[in-house]
Amino acid sequence: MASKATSIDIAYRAGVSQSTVSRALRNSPLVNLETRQRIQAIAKEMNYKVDKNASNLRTQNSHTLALLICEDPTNDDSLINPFFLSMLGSITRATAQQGYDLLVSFQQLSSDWHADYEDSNKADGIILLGYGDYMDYAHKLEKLLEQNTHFVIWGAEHNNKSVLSIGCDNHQGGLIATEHLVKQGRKSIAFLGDASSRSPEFRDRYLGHCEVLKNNGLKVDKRLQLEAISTESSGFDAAEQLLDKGIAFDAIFAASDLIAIGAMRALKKHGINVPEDVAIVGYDDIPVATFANPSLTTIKQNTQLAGEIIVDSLLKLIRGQEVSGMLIPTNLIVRQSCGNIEEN
Amino acid sequence: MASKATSIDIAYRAGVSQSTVSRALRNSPLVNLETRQRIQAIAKEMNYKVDKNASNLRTQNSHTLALLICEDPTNDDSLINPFFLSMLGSITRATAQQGYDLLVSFQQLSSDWHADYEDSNKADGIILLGYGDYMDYAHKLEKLLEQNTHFVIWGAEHNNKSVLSIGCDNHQGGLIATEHLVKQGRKSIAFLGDASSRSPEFRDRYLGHCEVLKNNGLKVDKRLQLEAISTESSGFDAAEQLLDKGIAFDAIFAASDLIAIGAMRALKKHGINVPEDVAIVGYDDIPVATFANPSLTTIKQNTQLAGEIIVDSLLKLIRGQEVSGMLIPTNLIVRQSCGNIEEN
DNA sequence: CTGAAAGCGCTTACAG
DNA sequence: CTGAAAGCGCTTACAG
Repeated sequence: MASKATSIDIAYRAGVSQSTVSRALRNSPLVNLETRQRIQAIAKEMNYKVDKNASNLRTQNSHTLALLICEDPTNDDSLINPFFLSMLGSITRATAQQGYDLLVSFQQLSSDWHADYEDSNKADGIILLGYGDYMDYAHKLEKLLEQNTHFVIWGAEHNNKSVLSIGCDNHQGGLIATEHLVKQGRKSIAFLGDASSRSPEFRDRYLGHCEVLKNNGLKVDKRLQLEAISTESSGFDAAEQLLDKGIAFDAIFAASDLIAIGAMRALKKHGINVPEDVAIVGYDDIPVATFANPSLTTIKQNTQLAGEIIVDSLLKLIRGQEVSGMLIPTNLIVRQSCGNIEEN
Repeated sequence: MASKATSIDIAYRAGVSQSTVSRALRNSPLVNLETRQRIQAIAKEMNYKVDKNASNLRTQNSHTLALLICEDPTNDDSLINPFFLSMLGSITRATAQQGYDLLVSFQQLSSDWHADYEDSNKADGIILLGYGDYMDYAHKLEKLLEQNTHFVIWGAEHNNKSVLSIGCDNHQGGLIATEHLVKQGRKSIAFLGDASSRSPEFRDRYLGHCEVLKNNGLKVDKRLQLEAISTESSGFDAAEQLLDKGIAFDAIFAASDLIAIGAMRALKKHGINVPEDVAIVGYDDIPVATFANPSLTTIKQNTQLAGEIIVDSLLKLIRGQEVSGMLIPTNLIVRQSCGNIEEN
């Protein structure tokens, strides 16, 4: 191939200086309109594109954001959390809308990402999409802060208030889930999911759940809270354990859809009907929720909005504007597993 | 923040020239081992990272690949094809493994991507993950070829043999799906999916399907082939139409899992049992397939391998090495909807 | 409104 | 084994 055209080639063709070409292509009003348009036409004709490396080097920013998805290394490769994938989609879109490029990477806890993206000028800022409570890499976050790297984390609020965190309002999610169950007349509502501080997102959902119980004069029975991580099999096991206890219950609020799907399998195995005998509400609105049988009532996190807010906040941070953490409200999606019996 | 360290700062600290620093950091054997290690230690201590923009500008390559996911604009934003997401995961991993960065972008058919990524030196090559037959943007591909852009497309083989395409072997997938159904003793096997040249992937699956029928002395009944696009509702509709025809059938091969899930819903509505009355095989092995009830027997595309081959091929292309298109074999995943009745 | 010139931070021939 | 120097292709003060 003929070597790529540069601004000098355009300048030569247009009979102007290279500086004028540069100005014209950035649509600077300093350049005579007619000249500007002529130059732009020539550039287009020659398939000329500004060299990003040169322009970034000169301006010292990259117009690129990095999205680092921190994987749980124990996870199967193919089992990326579907919620994350949905976030990936919305972040990609939001980034593009702002005229930025997006670098995507999966990272292991062990690797050295904390000092790579912004320092090498690959990206102007970093979005961290991680699991759990970030405890395990708290010191990496500290290091990022120390180096004045621009970053935002998705999820629960971080201990260190300087860390900008954006997340969905898990407390409110738990609230509306259990409120819905209570409105359906359910009195003994089990909670499946880790309620410890190891899983702050799940715990907030649990706290919202408990709040509604108390407000409605229902007692919070610790025996109705079963540990579960966000997998189908863990949900199955938790429901089995719950049934083993022999305590009566008429509803389950599962901390994630996968847990709910597993629980439904256990209930079905025991001949318990959903929602007649036990109503279920899940969390996340993953695609499986729609196609489950019965379809799953769930709490939907607004990933579209979340992506926009994350990107927006990060860009503000980069520009040195004022930003603060934010909680994004969630919505109840009513399906057959609780509260929408008539539909098939 | 103190402005970022440069190689000159390191040179100053190490008492050597900037050139030596540059060589040492690239681990050049030209530099005395001891000096090299000392410089590397200092760089690490100062959190120094080579500026990518500068080094890319100098070397004229970006060590970055671009992944462009071409969206069907009619699709709901949130409904990115789960198969694509899985590919995204494997491509991300494979790219990182090769020491490259990955730029990800969703693109509309209408936009101007064809002349953007490589021309601006953002990426050394492009991976196109698209829908259907690429007919609609054939001219864009031509343009890419014309400009000697390095790119590889995922999916069906392209008319223009210069286009490097990597895809799963849809013909073989159709083959093993229908072979499995035939082995289960099924005789009247319907096919749900577009069999026209508009959907070359679906058509190849259909052709494999037909081949097996013929080889087993079963006749190919055109009335048992129903149009469907890859959505649950389209699968539902197709199955309804099939039932309306009143033709007996004892199995369905659905061109995608979503179609299969929709078809199962229709069958259930009509009181038809899966797999007893009608066995079903889907295609893709999306997560829903595992959790469907009955769980769905399906054809799995090896996305892990596919991602690696795509990245590998593209890098070869960039390096000017010999490459050719490739078909990746698929696997049958047997579940309850056909051939695995005992398990629950 | 336009041009000549400096400089972003590297890599790599060239010279020693 | 090391250093001085050129140059990758831009952007932008500076001067006119």
